[in-house]
This record gives sequence, C-alpha cells and structure tokens, in this order.
Amino acid sequence: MGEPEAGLSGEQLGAYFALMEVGSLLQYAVDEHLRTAGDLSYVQFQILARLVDEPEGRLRMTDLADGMVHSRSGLTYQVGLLVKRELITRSPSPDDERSVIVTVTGAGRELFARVLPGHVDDVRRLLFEPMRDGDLAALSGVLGRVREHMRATPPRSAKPRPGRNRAG
Amino acid sequence: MGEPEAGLSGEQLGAYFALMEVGSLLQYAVDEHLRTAGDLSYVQFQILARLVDEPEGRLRMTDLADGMVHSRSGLTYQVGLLVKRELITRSPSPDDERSVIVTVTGAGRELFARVLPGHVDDVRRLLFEPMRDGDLAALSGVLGRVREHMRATPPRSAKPRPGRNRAG
DNA sequence: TATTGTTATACTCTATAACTATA
DNA sequence: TATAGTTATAGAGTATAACAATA
Repeated sequence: MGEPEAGLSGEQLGAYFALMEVGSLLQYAVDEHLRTAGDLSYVQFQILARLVDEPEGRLRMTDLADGMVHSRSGLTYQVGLLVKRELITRSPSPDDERSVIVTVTGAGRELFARVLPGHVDDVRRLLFEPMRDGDLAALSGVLGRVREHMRATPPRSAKPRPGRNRAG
Repeated sequence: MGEPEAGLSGEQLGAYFALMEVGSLLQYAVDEHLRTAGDLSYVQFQILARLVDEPEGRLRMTDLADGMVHSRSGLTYQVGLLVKRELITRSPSPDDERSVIVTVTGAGRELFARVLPGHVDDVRRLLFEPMRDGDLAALSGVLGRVREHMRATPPRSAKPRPGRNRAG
C-alpha cells in the first residue's frame, strides 16, 4: 500500500494481511480434507470434536453454540445434517425441558477418529512445518492474548439482538 | 483434547485452534463492518483494494484472480456486482483480446476511501490493541514464514484442474 | 416475560461444467 | 491446443423472523 493508512503501520498491515491469508488458506485446505475424507464441513467437524472431547460425549445445544460464530438456526441446520447421518443424536434434557441434548454416537466417534489423523497431518504440514520452537511459543502467546481480547470485545456494536434486552 | 492427537503437541493444537478462532472472529467482524459501512463483501473489498493500490487503478481479471482463493466464475460474479454498482468498469485489453481489464472508477475510490478508516480501526482495535511491540514482530515473522510455505505447498493435492496439464 | 430450539424463507456465495473467443 | 473469461446451474451455508414450548 502506498499510504500511511491512518491507523496501522506498514508492519501491522502486513501482519494483518498475512494473518488473513494464512487463516484463509488453512481453512480452505482443512475444509477440503474434511469434505473429502469424511464428507464433513468444518462446522460439523467442530461439533463432533466438542462432543468427543466431552466426558460423556454430550452437550446442550446452547453450550454447543457457545464459541461458534453461527446463529442458532445455523447450528440447528448443521446438527440436523449430523443427526441424519446418525453421527449424533438429539434428545430432550431431563433437567430443562426446553433444552436439547446432543450426543455423539459410536459411528460419530469412529468417523471423527478416522478423519482426525489426516486433519492433524494437514495442520502440521501447512502450519507447523515451517516453524521453529520459538515460533510456536511466540504464536501461542500472541494469539492467546488476542483471542482473550476478542472474546471480551463485543464483535458487533450495533446489533442489540431482537427479543433480548441487554442492560445498557 | 484429552489425547496426544498423534502428530500435534498440546501447545501446537492450542495454537492452531487459537489461530482459527482469531481468524474467524476477525473475518466476521471485518465482514460485518464492510457490509454495514459500504455494502461490500470482503472479496469485493479486496478487489477494490487491489485496484486502488495499482498505479493506474486497473488489472486484468487473471491478475486479480491471483492470490484469491476463489474460482474464476466466483471472481466474475463479484466483479459483476461491482460493475453493476459502477464502482469498477470492465473493458477489453488492447494487448490481448482475450483478456478483460478491470478499472476502479471515481465512485469506487470514494467508497473505498470512505470504508477504509473504519476497517483499519476495527483491525487495530481487535487485533493490535492487545499486543506489545514484541508481539507484532514475532507474529510478522512467523506468519511470513508460514505464508511462504503455504504458497509453495499445493493446497489441494488431488485436484489437477481439468483442461490444464501441469508438468509432473 | 425470558430462554431454548426449530422452521420457513430468502439470499449470498461458491464451484463445476459447458461454452465462446482469442493466441 | 491452451488460455481468458462468462454463463447456466446447482448446492451449501447463513441469517432473519416467526413460531412453539418451557422456565
């Protein structure tokens, strides 16, 4: 860019672009692998990963939604696809009749286990191969801080969500 | 994750997830701003940015496609939308009758200039605010290396592109 | 009245393949 | 024959709003 950009230094701008490109390429590669290896979207993979990581293999829809960028309806859609393939099941929560509990099935665990090695391998090849140990530590440090900051920062300032009163 | 993951250390896995989350959140925030402030998709913003950055404000479709993840038809689609809004124009290349030259209009430059400050501000607030100078340098170093590596690595190994013979 | 979740709907974006035209 | 680009088409994904049910 030829101009000062009124707010970002050249190095900042470069880092920003690099981050976007790396994120985009990684996402693309990983997405394609998951699609090919297991006919899974990245979101579906994340859902399975979250569930498998859970001690009992189950989570409420709301908890599943936490940390995912998507809308509720989007989650319902993706969960619906996984249910159709019998990789997960849906059942009403005993505690709260409004809630829905999502549980990984054996088939779900199997598919996840089958897909994970290639996934991890892709990530290692693309992301970590060109790194030195110092890089990893540095990256973890920075990204951890940034992530915390982003989580604490309201992503959309002008979107009060209809039907929900936020104090302020 | 509770397991060794056969290929990635815990720290690597953490860094990978952090990268994906940060990239995703940043993309989301920036996307929303561009949409609100200028009714632009991120791809459209990138197209404008590329053109504005060019000395004469113009580029061939093929050059524009370089570095973008998308298919040709996807680019045609996005370019078509910008043309409809008269933010860019399309004209045949004098050098090569097959090529199409895309040029930013005054309106395109204006919109880009109007949208850029907020864009940059978002990036600064979300990405750089929680950083120290050491962080920036570290991030630039790592991401630069990773980006080079990714560019050199064929993203999709099993996709020879129909109608094109690659040596090897 | 607030929360949880689903559904209907519309829309955006992307990719594949077929096609035209020029080199 | 290879390259540049468009178009037709189809599919995936997302979001909004309306809805139902429980707390």
